[in-house]
Parts: sequence; structure tokens; C-alpha cells
Amino acid sequence: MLPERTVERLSEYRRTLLQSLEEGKTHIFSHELAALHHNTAVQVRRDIMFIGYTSMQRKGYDVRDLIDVIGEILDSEKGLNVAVVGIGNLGRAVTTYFVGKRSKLNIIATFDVDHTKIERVISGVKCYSLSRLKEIVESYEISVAIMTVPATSASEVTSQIVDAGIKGIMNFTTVPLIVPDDCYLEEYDMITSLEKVAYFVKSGQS
Amino acid sequence: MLPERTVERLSEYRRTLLQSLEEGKTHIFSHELAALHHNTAVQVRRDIMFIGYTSMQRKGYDVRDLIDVIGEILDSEKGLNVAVVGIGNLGRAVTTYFVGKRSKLNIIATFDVDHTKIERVISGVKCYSLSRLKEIVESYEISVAIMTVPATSASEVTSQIVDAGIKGIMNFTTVPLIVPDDCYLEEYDMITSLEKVAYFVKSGQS
DNA sequence: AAATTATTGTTAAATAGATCACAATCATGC
DNA sequence: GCATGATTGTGATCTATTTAACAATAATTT
Repeated sequence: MLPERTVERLSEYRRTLLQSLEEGKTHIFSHELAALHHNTAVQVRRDIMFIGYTSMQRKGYDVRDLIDVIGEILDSEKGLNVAVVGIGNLGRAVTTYFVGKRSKLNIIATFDVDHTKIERVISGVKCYSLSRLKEIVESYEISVAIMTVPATSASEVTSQIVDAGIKGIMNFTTVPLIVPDDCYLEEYDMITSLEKVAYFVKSGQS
Repeated sequence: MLPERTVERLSEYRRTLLQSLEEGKTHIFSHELAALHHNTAVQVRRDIMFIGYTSMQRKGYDVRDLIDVIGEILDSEKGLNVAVVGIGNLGRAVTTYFVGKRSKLNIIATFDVDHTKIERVISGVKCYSLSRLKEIVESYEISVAIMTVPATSASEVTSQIVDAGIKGIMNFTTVPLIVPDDCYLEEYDMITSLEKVAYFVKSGQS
């Protein structure tokens, strides 16, 4: 199990590397990769050490190989199936956003309680009634949920999600969710993040 | 200057506290606040210690007072003015989201290059041409920018933003931005977060 | 081919962050 | 009023993460 921050950075490195590859770069030095992030060369080397990849010494890392190795770490064999729960403004935007990106993360279904949305295709993905959550999650083997429901129903919907067998949640709502230990939770709270920016701006940050 | 994680948690506590206040709760124990987050009572007390607030011993924290003290730490006197840069699907959803919330963070303006959007009111906020960035930022004293432009123009727009005098950026794009030291940057990358969830689900997390 | 240089991989040290342990406090019951 | 019990505030400890330091390596120069 890798350190959480390392996992985040690997994801970021990969995107930079894909970009570099497109630009025809075949090798990259740790300090180059570091400069493209807010990062030091040592940190990059340490992260890459964690995943057990070793470079062509003195030539830098082979871009294509490194992308592959990061892929082996981050991606699941057949990709991971994801549902978006709550398809209001934010849910729609997020769905569109993810559907646009090529990735091993497949947005398979969306859920809502609004009858005008159910059974329609929204942002390219079919919307189902929340009451069919368990059924759909099981039949499509969905393991991750993106929570974009209103704050008022967040807790209740979370129980249903957990009950349906979801093993990871990315929570866009402002309500801190309570989930069992075997369900990974990523709080992804815009207000907190913006307030954090505000605080460090106010305090003349570091 | 408070620890970054403490700042995040204070923002979260405050929202929980406001909720508790609405429910008529006047006092709250550290373990109660902890249970509402993914957190321990000690951590809560430590965080509150950082901001120098002391409770009614044995009665818990005074909810209203604590909200005020957190406000003094997190909020700026007159609130902070914010611009959303790039008003596509995501930018619109984010704008609507923030405008909806009462807060000391005022979304004052949005920017885009699309002439069909410029000078119109979108999600309740006026959209200006990106070319007027500096002018508007200065006249409205905007200090924080939310970046929701396409990845392809992220770097270029960032230079303009920094040049216009913005002191904090919340970056929704997948491109890691390079900013000077006196500009606080919060990378808020959905793909990274979702890939992180996927990794920990795959690895049967902690 | 020896010396120089740039770069990596990794051990050790430093820093940041979370938790433990417990004295101090004070409401409550006796 | 004294003992009890619940809760806080905080020094000490522990864990996670980052950074420093440097030997090992191999391309490049001389």
C-alpha cells in the first residue's frame, strides 16, 4: 500500500508524462518532472522508487515505460466502474467531465430521484431511479460512487450506497459522510478548499 | 499560520456547528464533533487549541462562540472576492454552487473568451472578456480565482491571472500550474482524486 | 582510458501531523 | 462539602512525509 500523497502524485505524473510522450519526448529526468509539478526532484525519485521502477541511469526515465508502470499500480485490470449519484447541475458537469476523459474509470450509470431524469440519457450516461441502486450496482459491478446529491439527503443516500456494495466514494457534498472501514472515502469539498485558499491568501501564505 | 489540515478541518467543523446551531444545540463536546467527522476527540481539541478558544470546562464548547472564533480565523473582515475563470459546463456548475451558499466568499465576476457569453449574466454573475481581467480584478479587488478553463489554455491564462494580481487559485484543471511564491495554489484535480479512490478500492484500502 | 559531470537510488535526518497519557477542572450525586 | 466522573488542555510520543546528503553509476570530455 503506497502513501496517499504518493498515489496522488503518481496520477499527476502520469498525465504530465502522457503529455510529454505526445510531444515526442522519450526520456525525462526527475528534475524535469519535478519542475512541471510543485515538487522537488528528490520527491519524484522517492515516489518512483516506491513503485519499484528503475531508470536508464544517467538518461532519465523512459517515458513510455514509466507510464505503463504507473498504470499497473493505479489502474485495475479491466478498469473500474463508477456511478454518479445525484444528477443536478454539479452531477451533470462532473459526469460530462469524466466521460470526456479517456481513462480506466468508466462512468457506467447515474442515479437520481427526479422522474423527469430517470430512464433518460444525461451527459451520455443513462440515469436510473435511486431505488434500483443495488440492482444496477450489482449487475454492472460498479465499485465507486461519486456523490453529488443535495446535502439534505447525503447521509441517507450514503447508507444505500454502502448497502449496495460500493467500495469507494468521492464525496462532493458538504456533509461529512460516515462509512464503514472497508469503504474508502474521499472528501472532496469545494467549500473547504476555497476557504483554505482564502485563509492562506489572508494570512499571506507560505 | 495554522497547519493546513487544521484549516481544512476548521472549515468542516464550522459547517457542522452551524447545522447544530440550527437544531438548537448550544453546546457540543469534542467527541461529538469528532463523531460527526472522521476524526478523534483529541484531534478536535488540538485543532481548537490552535485557534486559542477555550470551552466552558465540562460543558463542552459553546457552539455560537466557536463558530465566531473560527470565523475570525478563516474569514476576512469584509469577505473575499472571487472570480471564476472559464465558464463552460464545469465553471457554470461551480459558480452556481458557490453563489448558492451564504458565505464570506463572494463570486464577483466570471471570465471567458467566448463572445456569446461575454457581457451576459451566467449563473447569476456577470461574465467579462478575459482581456479585461486585470481591469476588473483591480476595480473589484478580486483576490482569488477559480480556474475552470480547458487544459489547453490553463498555463497561459494562469500567467494572466497572476499578472492581474490574484493571490490565490483553486485549480480545477488537470494541468499543474506554476505560480510565484506569493500566490497560494490549491490543486483541485478531480481525476487525481478519483484515481486515488480507485487505487485504494483496488488495494482493499486501510 | 582517466577525469569530469549529471543523475539516480537510498540511508539518514528533519519536519509536519496525529495520538497517547494524564493532570486539571468542574458539574453532579451523595 | 466531599467524592465521583466526564471532559478539557497539553507535554510527550509516535507516525507519516519530506528533505538532505551522498555513494554509485554511466554518459561525456579530455
